[in-house]
Amino acid sequence: MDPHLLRTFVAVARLGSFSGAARDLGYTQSAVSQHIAALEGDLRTELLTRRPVAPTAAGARLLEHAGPLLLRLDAARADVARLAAAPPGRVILAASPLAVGPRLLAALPAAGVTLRITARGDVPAAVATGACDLGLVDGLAAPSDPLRLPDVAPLTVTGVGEEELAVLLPAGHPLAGRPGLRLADLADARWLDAPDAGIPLAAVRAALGTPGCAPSLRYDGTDLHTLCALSAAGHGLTLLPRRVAARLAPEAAAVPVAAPRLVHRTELLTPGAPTGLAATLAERLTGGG
Amino acid sequence: MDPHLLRTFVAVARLGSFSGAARDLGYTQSAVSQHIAALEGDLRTELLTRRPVAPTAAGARLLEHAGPLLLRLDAARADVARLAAAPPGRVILAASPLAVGPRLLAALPAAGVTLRITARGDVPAAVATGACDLGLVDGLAAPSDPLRLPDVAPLTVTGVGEEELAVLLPAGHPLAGRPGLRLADLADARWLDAPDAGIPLAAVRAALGTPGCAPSLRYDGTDLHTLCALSAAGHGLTLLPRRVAARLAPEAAAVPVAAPRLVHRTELLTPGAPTGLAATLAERLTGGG
DNA sequence: GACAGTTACGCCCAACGTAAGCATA
DNA sequence: TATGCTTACGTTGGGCGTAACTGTC
Repeated sequence: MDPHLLRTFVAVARLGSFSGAARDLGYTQSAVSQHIAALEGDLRTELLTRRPVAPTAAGARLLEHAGPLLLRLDAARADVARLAAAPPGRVILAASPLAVGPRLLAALPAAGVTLRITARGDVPAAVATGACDLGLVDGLAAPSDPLRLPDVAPLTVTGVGEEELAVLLPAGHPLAGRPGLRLADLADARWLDAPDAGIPLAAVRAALGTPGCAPSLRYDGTDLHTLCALSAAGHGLTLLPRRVAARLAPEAAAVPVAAPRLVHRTELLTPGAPTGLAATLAERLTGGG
Repeated sequence: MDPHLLRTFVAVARLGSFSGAARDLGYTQSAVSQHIAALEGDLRTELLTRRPVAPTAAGARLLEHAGPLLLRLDAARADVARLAAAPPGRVILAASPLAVGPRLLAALPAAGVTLRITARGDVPAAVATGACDLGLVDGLAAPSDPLRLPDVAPLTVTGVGEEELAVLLPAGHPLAGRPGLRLADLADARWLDAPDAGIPLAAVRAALGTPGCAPSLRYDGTDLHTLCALSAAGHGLTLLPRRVAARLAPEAAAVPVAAPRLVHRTELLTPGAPTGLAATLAERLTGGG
């Protein structure tokens, strides 16, 4: 279970081709073949079908492990490298779209910060592997409860804000303008699913306790305006933090919803003890207001 | 960052000795020295001080990563092995002490099951690495909220029960027998900390929102009777699920407490799709009652 | 027959053990 | 001086590439 073999395996599985993976990794096709053979021999199990090249049941299982494993490996290397390196003069901040709020905008003017909007699921990995120096993620949680994040590395998480929710309704929606709207009333509505830009539908469903098999339009980008446009065009409802909704959509469309013990929370992710510029930015984000 | 090197590194750090680690791992002292040198060369950082042998800052950081990393590696190997192997005729069930309740005792009589009481923190690892076939863990959570477990592997978690809480008071405690006791009222009390047997004090503190720096007696075993005895002897309060408290302690000592949206929850951990005997046991645990 | 994965073979590097070196208590 | 980590060196096994082979479309 050499990580090299694992890396080759995921490349082959992803590309569906030995020779493709070889090109990708800078090996010969033969080496890739030997890697897979070594893995299969080690585990005494067929991992891939050939012709067509596709993971077997065991291979699929291994793939589920391989991703987090290789991620953690990169994270470990990045983490000690970060300790050894001098504090960078420039800080890269990864933030999921909905984590960008007034608090961040106020804290930003520190020179040498570059803000990188990132799909919500990629933020922890980006911070862990050292691609970014700080991360801001958002999500749904009970008030003062921490978010449920994948633990790719021992990151320090700090809550930096919680906010009530609002729902975006298309113009002329029967519920538009009705006060006292409750999230539970919308359980059966048709929702947009924008896991990268907005709040993942799965999280909403989990919070509501509804199974959530209703097929809905999915948007994989990270652009909030597109998300609002899709919502306004009637492709489905969208849940947003209240201030973001108010900023992005006309007043009639953004309707506050009451949700039972449910808030939009944003958290700061810092790798170990941040240093230099990253530390001051982290302080400004957690400290004031 | 070969896993072998990592394994050697944690052994050296744990034993505080190169030669000790060598004995432990079946290498020569020289090989261990070369392993550490290779790791340090690869990461371009000193990981250990020699004489005395102790991790540096960077080494300590790497150690935090190494544990979960090696665990996941074992989990991956065990997971595919489990897929390939025939369903075992014998099932080992790992359970944290407080996860053993009437529901489990009723489901158990299936022949060929061995029950292994395990420190709560070790249950997920035991299931992931294949040391056990099923796991039962308990913990504190909001009603119908899943437990926060370390994700060592893609395990299937299923809630199998939730229960109210009770607190164990020493005989003659001023609060004994007082009805309508609330957990928040006990925030400043002296608590026992038995993270392996009982409910970790850190979890109680987190739920109460109190910082929790109060030094308290800690019990590292997994025996509930010892825990109760310690509590009865006045070494500190103990939080337990209500039925367990009623079973273990005299009526006067086990006082129900009202906790705001807080229950004792137990969950079943199954690796992927359980097969054979494990599957039927899992069904009996999740299904009835 | 062409494409794609496997097998054979040879080279080279890397990992281990033996043994000598060296620093600290 | 003894203990314990490091370094030197020789051997061996494993990993990679080249090239020949084989199975499938």
